[in-house]
Amino acid sequence: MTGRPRSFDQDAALLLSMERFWQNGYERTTIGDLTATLGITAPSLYAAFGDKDTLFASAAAHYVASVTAQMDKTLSQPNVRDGLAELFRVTVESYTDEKTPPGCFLLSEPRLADERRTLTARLAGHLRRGIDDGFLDASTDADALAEFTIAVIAGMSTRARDGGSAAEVRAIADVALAAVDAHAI
Amino acid sequence: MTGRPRSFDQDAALLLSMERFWQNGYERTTIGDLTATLGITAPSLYAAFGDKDTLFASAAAHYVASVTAQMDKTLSQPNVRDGLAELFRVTVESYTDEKTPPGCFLLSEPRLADERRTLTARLAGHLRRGIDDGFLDASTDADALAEFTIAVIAGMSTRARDGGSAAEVRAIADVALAAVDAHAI
DNA sequence: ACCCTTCTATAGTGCTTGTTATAGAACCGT
DNA sequence: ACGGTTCTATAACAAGCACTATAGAAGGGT
Repeated sequence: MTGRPRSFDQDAALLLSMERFWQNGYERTTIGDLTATLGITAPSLYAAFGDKDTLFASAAAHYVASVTAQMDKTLSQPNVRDGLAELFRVTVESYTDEKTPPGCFLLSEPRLADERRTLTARLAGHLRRGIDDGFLDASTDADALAEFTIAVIAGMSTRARDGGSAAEVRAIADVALAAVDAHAI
Repeated sequence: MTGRPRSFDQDAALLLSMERFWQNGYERTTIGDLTATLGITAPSLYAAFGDKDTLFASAAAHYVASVTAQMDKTLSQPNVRDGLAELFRVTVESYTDEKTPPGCFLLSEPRLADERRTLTARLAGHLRRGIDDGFLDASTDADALAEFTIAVIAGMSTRARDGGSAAEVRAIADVALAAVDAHAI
């Protein structure tokens, strides 16, 4: 009833697939590319993950969940302004971390527009809380500031993917954080 | 010596090709896609433009030249701060113009990293002039502000490509412009 | 009217793509 | 040890890709 055991670690394979999609995007990542990096054959991949679209969706969902949890954790400190500063800090670090592909999978992959929208709404929620708690000016437009923040971070991702250094990406974040501070109390 | 005349307008064909690459990116734009939208056959396309990479380069060069000229024109007014305000204004308009594909070809196509770098350096030059002319604070880091501006505009492009409305894209620009104003005199 | 040149249309090239049929291998429960 | 189940490997599939050889059509120069 149990059958022959899988010859590879499915979770590790999902992580490796995610990195390939992250690095090269959906179109340029081929099944042959994936089977080569996973060290398995096509039928094994299809049996474990379904077709290319399904595997991409699984990999993207994993990335999105991770990045969402990271944002929630970073912004859950009392002072949202300090949270934003830390968000920019960890973003710079992760986008230029040599152990992972540069930039952000979620913000660079055209197919993930819906997930970007969801993340922006979630960030707006954090900012609204910051306004309610008195850490941001009451006149602050939480939605606009969230859109701005995601836009800047998307631009930071582009710069990192273009080969920008950590210092260059950080320079962007610093200007953006100064803009955020205009709304801080 | 002159031979059979070309049956189509080469300049118009280049513009149409540019729109396809702009809309769908390099990989998703196929030769069949191009011949269909141009209403010509593959040999005609190859005779006129060379292979896919060469055609893409020509289309991209045309876009880059146009956007660079637009930026130069917008920023050549005396007060660079006013120029930046207008740059953001025309950017919002063009990114959400229904007559063209959404967002920016130059800032959304992964292959155009070098051209992005060139544009950023050119913007930094304008900002340096603005500092020298006394319209921006002398302590302003022109390179950092240029990187920031391009990053924000890249984020605006992403939002426009994701289906964002003109109002949403403008909201991003407004926050960014407030950040720029922190350096204005 | 003819030749020369350059374009166009048909058709097909070889390659890569995502996906799968088939057969054999490896494990569990009995 | 054996049957049942689930995996793996080989091999191949059809479709799509970028690209082109060949032959004919359309113009200009003389």
